[in-house]
Amino acid sequence: MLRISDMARLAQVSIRTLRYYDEVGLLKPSRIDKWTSYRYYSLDQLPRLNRIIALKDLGFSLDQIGQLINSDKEVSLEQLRGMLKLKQAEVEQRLTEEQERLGRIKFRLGQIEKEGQMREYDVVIKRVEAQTVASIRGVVPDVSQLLKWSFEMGDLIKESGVQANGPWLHLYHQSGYQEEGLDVEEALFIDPASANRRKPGHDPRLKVYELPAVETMVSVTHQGDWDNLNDAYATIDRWLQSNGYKPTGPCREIYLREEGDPADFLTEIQFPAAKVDATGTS
Amino acid sequence: MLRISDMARLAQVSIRTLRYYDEVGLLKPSRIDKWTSYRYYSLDQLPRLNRIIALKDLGFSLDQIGQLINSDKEVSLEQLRGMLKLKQAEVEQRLTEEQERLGRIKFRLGQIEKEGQMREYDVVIKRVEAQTVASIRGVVPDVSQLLKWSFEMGDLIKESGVQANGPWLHLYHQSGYQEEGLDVEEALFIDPASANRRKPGHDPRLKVYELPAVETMVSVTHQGDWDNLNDAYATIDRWLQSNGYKPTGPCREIYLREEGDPADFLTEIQFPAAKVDATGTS
DNA sequence: TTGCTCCTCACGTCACGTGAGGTGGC
DNA sequence: TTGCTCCTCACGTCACGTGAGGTGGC
Repeated sequence: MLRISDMARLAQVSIRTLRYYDEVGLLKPSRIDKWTSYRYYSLDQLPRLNRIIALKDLGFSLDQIGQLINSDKEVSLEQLRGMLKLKQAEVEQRLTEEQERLGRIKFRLGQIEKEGQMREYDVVIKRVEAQTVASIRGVVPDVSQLLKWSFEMGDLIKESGVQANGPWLHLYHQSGYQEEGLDVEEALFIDPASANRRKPGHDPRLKVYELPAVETMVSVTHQGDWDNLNDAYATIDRWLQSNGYKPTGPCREIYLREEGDPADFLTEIQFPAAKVDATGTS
Repeated sequence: MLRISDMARLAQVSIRTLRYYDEVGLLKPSRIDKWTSYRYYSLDQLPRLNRIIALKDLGFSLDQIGQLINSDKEVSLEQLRGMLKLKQAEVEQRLTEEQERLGRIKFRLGQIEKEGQMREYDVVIKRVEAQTVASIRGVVPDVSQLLKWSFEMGDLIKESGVQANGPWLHLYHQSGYQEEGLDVEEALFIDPASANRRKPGHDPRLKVYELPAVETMVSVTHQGDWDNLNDAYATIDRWLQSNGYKPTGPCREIYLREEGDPADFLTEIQFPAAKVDATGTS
């Protein structure tokens, strides 16, 4: 009969751990003194404790371990095989996640090195729901005319009778920066129910449709006027590049606030994106 | 003014999360209605929330994030740099850990494939404290004489007057299996205080010294008689091999129980070991 | 007036670590 | 008799998820 401290020393676990395993039923002492409540273990229990430790080392929860070591021999072997396979997939998953995290940390460090020359943007990845928009798409010959075109199309949309549900946004349909021949879409988030309340005779270029949901949206929010909005684009481009993503759809430029003091403007830039080399397929 | 649900939708976090950030002081709503306790956020708080999310993505705790975004601009940038460096090291550490875990999972799966031909041993890694032993080291010409030699040396040790403190053990001083010329040490864990109580005239080969502590001890416990103890050695050898470890000292064979029914014998085999390619130096 | 949104507790999570306060064993 | 070992509560951990039960807003 071993006292709890002896058992703990043999297996190199804490006494508290042994008490806890007793409590959850993983390893009951072979005898508990009726009067003193002292726990006494048998040497024969050491292999079981070692098994528990080994399985915990592989990443199983105590609950799973309990299932594995309490079921009978035959079942448990096949079961163990299945759970090991699962664990393997899980660990591989975590490995790629940590890899990506590491990449993002390094990017951020790089951002600091060139500190001062550019405001620090926070790149955020998120899922975005599908949303209904009313929009007019066209080609703007020169970037200098974008603002004017934008206001005109905006007016047409407002006058069509749809009900705004969120801010205005632009969709840019070419990848990369261009000064001429911009394929751009002026759009407004609207209440889907208001689509059929459009007035007759509205501009034929006006479309109402659902912007698809995006699983992986890379987003940056820019504060202030639009003069150096391209800093934000530069950041997001470098981010995509160095973290191994590529854009998978038109970029969205959302005007969260575009009234009042330009210093308080808030513009969110969203890139639908996906991992370039999807090594982790299946 | 945004209601909590709007803020949550914009940043793609849960409402509960916003309430929690309020509670811990990370992001207080810019206004709380006196009567209804409704939380109202300003658009200007969105960048702060995005920063929180971005930093959380890098693996920081909310507590750390609080320190980063509440200190003033200058300090926080240098501080962020330091914490990013730390995080980087931490993530790299976790990466190698997960890699090792993956290796152990694969080993275990391999073990199951060859199921039946060998009992499943549980390989456990642990730290072992320094311990005082009394021992006699010698060369046994042939493995068939090991048992006899062992008893003789054991008797000499017992008669020397030292006080046993744990089980008997063997230390094998050559690496790899040998049938002839075994360099072996018969030893007994003893109470250090009893060392100077040794009787005068004890065998001059008898040494009392401290077995060093071992940081990384790879251990397997064998149940039953000693006839197929070499299965355990085979397992531990393969384990060291396929997980990239090499032995760094004499192997210890500890006789936890060697009396009564041989089927109940318990023998622990311990190999001091280290990673072969210590890529993670420093 | 009826849903809808929002509110405040409060418990649960996972595997123990860490006291507090007390009693048997040698 | 004095340390030493062991005992049983019970709180804390981290970042929320998930009800329960209730009230204001449109």
